[in-house]
Amino acid sequence: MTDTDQPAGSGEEFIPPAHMATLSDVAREAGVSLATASRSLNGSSRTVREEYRQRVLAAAHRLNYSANHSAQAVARGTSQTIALIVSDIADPYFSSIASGVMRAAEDQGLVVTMSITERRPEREAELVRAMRGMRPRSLIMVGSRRNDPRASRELEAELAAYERSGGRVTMIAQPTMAFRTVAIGNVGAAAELAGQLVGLGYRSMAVLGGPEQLLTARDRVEGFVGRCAELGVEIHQRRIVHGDFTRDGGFVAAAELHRRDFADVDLVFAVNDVMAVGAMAYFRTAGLVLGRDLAIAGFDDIETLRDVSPALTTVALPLQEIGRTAVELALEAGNNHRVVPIEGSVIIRESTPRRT
Amino acid sequence: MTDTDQPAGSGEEFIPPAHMATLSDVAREAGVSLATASRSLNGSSRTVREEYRQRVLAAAHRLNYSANHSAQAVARGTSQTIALIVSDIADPYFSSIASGVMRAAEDQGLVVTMSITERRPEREAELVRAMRGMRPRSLIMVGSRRNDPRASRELEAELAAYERSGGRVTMIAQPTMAFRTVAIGNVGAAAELAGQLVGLGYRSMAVLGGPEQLLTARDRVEGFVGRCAELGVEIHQRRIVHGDFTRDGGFVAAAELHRRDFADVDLVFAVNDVMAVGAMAYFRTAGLVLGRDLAIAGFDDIETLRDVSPALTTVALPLQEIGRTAVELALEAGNNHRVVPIEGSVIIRESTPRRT
DNA sequence: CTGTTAGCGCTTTCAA
DNA sequence: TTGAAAGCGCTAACAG
Repeated sequence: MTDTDQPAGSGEEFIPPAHMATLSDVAREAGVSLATASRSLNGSSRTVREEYRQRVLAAAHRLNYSANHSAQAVARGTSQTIALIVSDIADPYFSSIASGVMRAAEDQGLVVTMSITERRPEREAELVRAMRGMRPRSLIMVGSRRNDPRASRELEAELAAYERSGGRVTMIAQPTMAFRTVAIGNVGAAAELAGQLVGLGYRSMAVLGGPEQLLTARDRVEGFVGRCAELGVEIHQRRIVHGDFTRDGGFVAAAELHRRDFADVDLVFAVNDVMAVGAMAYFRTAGLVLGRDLAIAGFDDIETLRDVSPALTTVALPLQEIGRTAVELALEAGNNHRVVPIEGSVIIRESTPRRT
Repeated sequence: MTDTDQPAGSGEEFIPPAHMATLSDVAREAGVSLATASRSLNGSSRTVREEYRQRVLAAAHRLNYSANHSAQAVARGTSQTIALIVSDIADPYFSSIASGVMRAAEDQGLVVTMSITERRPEREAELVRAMRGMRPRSLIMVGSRRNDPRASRELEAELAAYERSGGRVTMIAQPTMAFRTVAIGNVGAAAELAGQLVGLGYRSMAVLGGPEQLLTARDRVEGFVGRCAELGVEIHQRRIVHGDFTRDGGFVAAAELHRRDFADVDLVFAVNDVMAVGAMAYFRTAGLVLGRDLAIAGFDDIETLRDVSPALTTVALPLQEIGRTAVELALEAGNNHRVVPIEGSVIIRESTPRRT
C-alpha cells in the first residue's frame, strides 16, 4: 500500500526528499519499466535501446541511485562478497596477507568482510558459521592449523557444510584439510635456513618455538632441527623452548632458554620475526651484543621489522602475493581442491655473520 | 514452479541433498508456518510456544540452517554491517585501529566490510559510493584528511548523500567535516613532545614532515615547531623536510636533511614512527650513532616498533581504543555530529637522552 | 500464540 | 527491444 503502488493516474504528487532511491524510483523518473531500468543499470549486455539507456542513467544520477547489494544478492541467488577470517589483524603477518587479499578482491569487483579469531581456535568454527549467513562467494581462512582434533573436526565440518551449500573454501595454511589451499613451505624453508646457517659456521644452536600445537611453528622447528641433524649438528630438546607467537612470547622464551642451558649457544632461531625481536630485546637486556656474542635468525621477513639492528636474518615470504593467490584460487571454477605451494627464500643479514 | 510449491498432498518425495536450507525448508521440516519459524529463529521476544520453538530449533539444526543475511536486510530494511575504509591495512597504524573497530563491531553483532584506498585520495569518494550499495548501518573512515579542496568536496558530498539516506558517517581524522569524528590531538601532543624535548636540553632540531597536504603530518609539524618557537627554540624552514608517510619516505627525507643543513642538529623529529625508523636506518648508514651523536623521536608508538634500538621516544596513541570509540560513536542514536577528542601521551625513551 | 499474506528491492522468465 | 509478473528468502502487519 505504499504510494508508489498507486495507479499512474494519481500523477504528480510531491515526492519528499527521498531517503534512498530504489530502482522503481529510477524507472518512474526515467519513464520506463522496472525491467528496462534494471537492464540498463546492472543487467547483462546490450539489449536496451540507447536512448532509454541514457534516460535511465540520467535518472539514476539525478536520484543518486545506488543499487542495493542485498536485494541483488537475494534476487540473483549469489553475492559479491568474500569472507576473510584471520587470527589477528594487528599482527603484520596477517595484515600483509589481508592487504593482498583485499587488493585482489577489489580487482574482481568483490567486497570483503573480515573477522578475527583473536587466536582462539574455538572461534574459528563459530565465525565460519556466522559468515555463512552472508552467503559469501568464497571464504578464505588464514592462520595456522593446530594439532587439536576436536576443534579441527568442528571447523572442518562447518567448512564442509559451507562448501556443500555452494561456497568455496580456501585455506592459507597447512594442507591438512581437503580444501583449496595456499600451502606455505615452512618445513623446506626452515631447512634451507638451517643449511645456510650451518654453512656460515654455526654449530651450537637453540630454537625458540611457538605454541606447541601450532602447525606452522612446529613445521618450522622440524625443518630447522631436521636439516641441522642431517648436517651433523644436533639440537638438544632442552634447547628448544616454546612460547607465544608474539613479541612477548619471544622475550619470555629467550629468558627461559638463557636460564636453562646457554653455555655455548652461538645462534638462536626464533620461528618468526616478531618473536625474534622480542628475543633480541631480552638478550640485549641480558648484556649480550647481538651479532657478536650471539647470532639470531627469524622467519617471515616482516616489512616493519627490516630495520632492527643488527638486521635480522630471516626467511622472506611473499605475503601480499599469498593473499592474492588465495583469491585467485578461491575464484577458480569447479570443485577441485587444488594446493598451491609457496616457497620462502632465505635472506642472510647482519644478525648472523660468518663465524670465524 | 519449484518442487517445493507442490501441494502438501504430493507428500514424501525424495528431497535431494539440499543446497542451502531456507526458512521455508525449516518450517516445513518442523511442521509449522513460515512466520513461526522466523519468530523462533530470528524474531523478537517470547511469543512462540516452547514446544514449537524447540521443534523449529531442532529442524534448523538438522538442516544446518543459516539465515540469509541479505534476505533479512532486504526484509528488515536495515543491515547488520559496518563499512570500514582505511588507507593501507598493511600499515601498523591502520591495522591497529582496524583491530579495535572489528572487536567492537563484533561485540555488537555487526559484520565489518573493509576496503583500502591505497592512500589515493581520489579513491575515497569512489569507495564510499561502492560501499553505499551494502547499505551499511555505519561507515567509518580512517585516514588523514588532505588539503585538497576538490577531492574533499567530492568525498564530503558522497558522505553527505550517504547520511541523508539514513547512514551514519564516522571519521577518524581531523574534524574538518561535519560528521561524527574521533579527533586525534596531533597538534597538542606534538607540542607536548616538543616541550619535553626542549626540557631535556635539545636546542637545534630538525623535522621530517610527511606529505605536505596531509593534515595529520601538518598538524604534528605545526604543534612541534610552534611549541619550540614559544620556548625560544627556532626551527628553520630548511630543517623541515617532507617525505612520504612511510619507512622509505623517512629514509629519503633523512638523507635530504643531512645533505641540506645538518651542521649542529642535535635532534630529529619524524612525524611518525615508521618514518623515524627509516630515518634511523639512514643515519646509521651515514655513520652516526643514534642516541649519542643524534637524538630522534617519532609519533604513534607502534607496537612492533617498540624494540628498535635505541628505543624510540614517541607519542603513544591508544590505537585500538580509537577504533572502539569510533564504533561506539557510529552507533549512537540521533543525528548529532559529535567530536570525541583523543589525547596522546609522550613517552621518553633512550633515543633522546638528557643533553649534558 | 499462530498462520496468511503483503511486502522489501531487485532479477529474470515469458509474452507481446 | 520492452513490460508484466513471478519469484528470491525473509519479516511484519493483520486476522484468527
